[in-house]
Amino acid sequence: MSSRNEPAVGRKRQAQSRVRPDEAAAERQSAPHAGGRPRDPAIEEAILRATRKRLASDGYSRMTIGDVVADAGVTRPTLYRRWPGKYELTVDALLYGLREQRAAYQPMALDAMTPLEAFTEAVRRVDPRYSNPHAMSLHGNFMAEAEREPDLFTLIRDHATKPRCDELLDTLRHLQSIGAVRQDVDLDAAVTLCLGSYFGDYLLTGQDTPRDLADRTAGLLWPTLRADDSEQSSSDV
Amino acid sequence: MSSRNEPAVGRKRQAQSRVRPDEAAAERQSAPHAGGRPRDPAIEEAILRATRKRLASDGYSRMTIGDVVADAGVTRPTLYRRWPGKYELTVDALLYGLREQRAAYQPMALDAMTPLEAFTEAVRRVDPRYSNPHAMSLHGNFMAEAEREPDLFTLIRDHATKPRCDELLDTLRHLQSIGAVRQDVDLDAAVTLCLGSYFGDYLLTGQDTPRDLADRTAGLLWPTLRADDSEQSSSDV
DNA sequence: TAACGTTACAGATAAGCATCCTAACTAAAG
DNA sequence: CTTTAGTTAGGATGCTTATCTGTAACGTTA
Repeated sequence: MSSRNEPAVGRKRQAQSRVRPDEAAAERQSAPHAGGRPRDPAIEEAILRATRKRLASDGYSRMTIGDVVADAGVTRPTLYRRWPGKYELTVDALLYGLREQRAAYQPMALDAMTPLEAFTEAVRRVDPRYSNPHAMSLHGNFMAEAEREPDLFTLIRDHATKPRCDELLDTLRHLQSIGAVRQDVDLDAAVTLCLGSYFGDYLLTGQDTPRDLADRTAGLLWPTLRADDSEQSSSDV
Repeated sequence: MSSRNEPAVGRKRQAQSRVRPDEAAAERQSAPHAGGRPRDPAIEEAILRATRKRLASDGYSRMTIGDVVADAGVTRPTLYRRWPGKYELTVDALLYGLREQRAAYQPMALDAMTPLEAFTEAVRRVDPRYSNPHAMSLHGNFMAEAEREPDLFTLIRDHATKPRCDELLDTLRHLQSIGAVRQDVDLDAAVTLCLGSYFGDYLLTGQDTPRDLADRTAGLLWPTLRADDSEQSSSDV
């Protein structure tokens, strides 16, 4: 016994008159709407936003449906009409936020930068807090619940962490292709280090990401990464 | 309203006939014991061990006193006789575990290694899971609760994270002193990267620490760190 | 005399569900 | 072009069940 009031994890009454989580997204887009009062799309949005907010501030296990509906300005039945429980709501709220971030994505202007500038900027974009100031709390939550809710961990990894890292990896591969980065470098490990730097710094300082963290990280790795045909002053670039 | 049943955070009835958290450690060592049946020290230990186990498996917010006493094989009043609440119990349990780890500490034999070997071994020891396989869950929990319980975050940082990093930093300084590592390197950033590598890897793979992670991390940083008077294959320094 | 186990209890909080009522929209009948 | 029936959304409210917390009382033991 250690389950507060949360059922083992969704998977219970699956279907009823309710929307199954798998269909939720599709259903939200194009409802056939056979008749009756239509759902208010603003309510969906308000609930998802409130969920995200509570997720970041309270964490998954402390977040309660009551708080969410209160923040969203709706009532409990309204939420349960759309989602069967906390788990499914959380998944949708995360996907919603990640969709938003992808929509706001600005590609890098690789050609206008020096290789080191491009690398540094790519490192900067790996910062989990680059687009979400509460990212450390969120990651902490899902690290903490990784054993209990592995799907949530996987979701964050595949939809948030991995894509950011892939962009860095692509940048490095591009720099390889133009001869600015060595061919025989462990790029995966480099990406892991760049991502980890934000967590290392957070754990040691507990503060917001320092302005110069990406520069220092890139500066430390660049001597190893860069092709050695060009300039070498002393330590860094 | 978002507090489950947990009072704002300790600080409530502070003293009574109970032991205040500050005095708990001292009192546990040397109880004056005016008369009456003496406390069983084995119970203290059982409770602290059970707390640590629950902390790792359930996380701070899901851990309940009921589970702890059940695991420890004692009863609820027995726990409340010693600690006023969950927060104080958690602090003592963490300090207890960290004391244990320090006691089991084995210093590195720096002289018997090459500089790179020493660096790699020091990196290996920065792994949070080096001595505690549940470390990632623990760190996740306290990252998640960093805003709600900043003291717990600080405690972990000062008693677990920082000491491990300091050992790495000392190793690097030693290597500097013998001329194996450059003088003009951003050692703090290097340490941050080494620590972070374990989190980066965990977030990207979600598995146990790979055997070769320390080697890869050290391998990536070593060209930047090592003094350039000796061999330089191609890209170093 | 105080620790410990056993048992029981009160207060708090949460999850889900059930009603009842009103609002909004569709479709068919007039 | 109304009017009306049918259907669903949403608010308000209360209830049941399930935990967890912290205490209290009582008997036993060191």
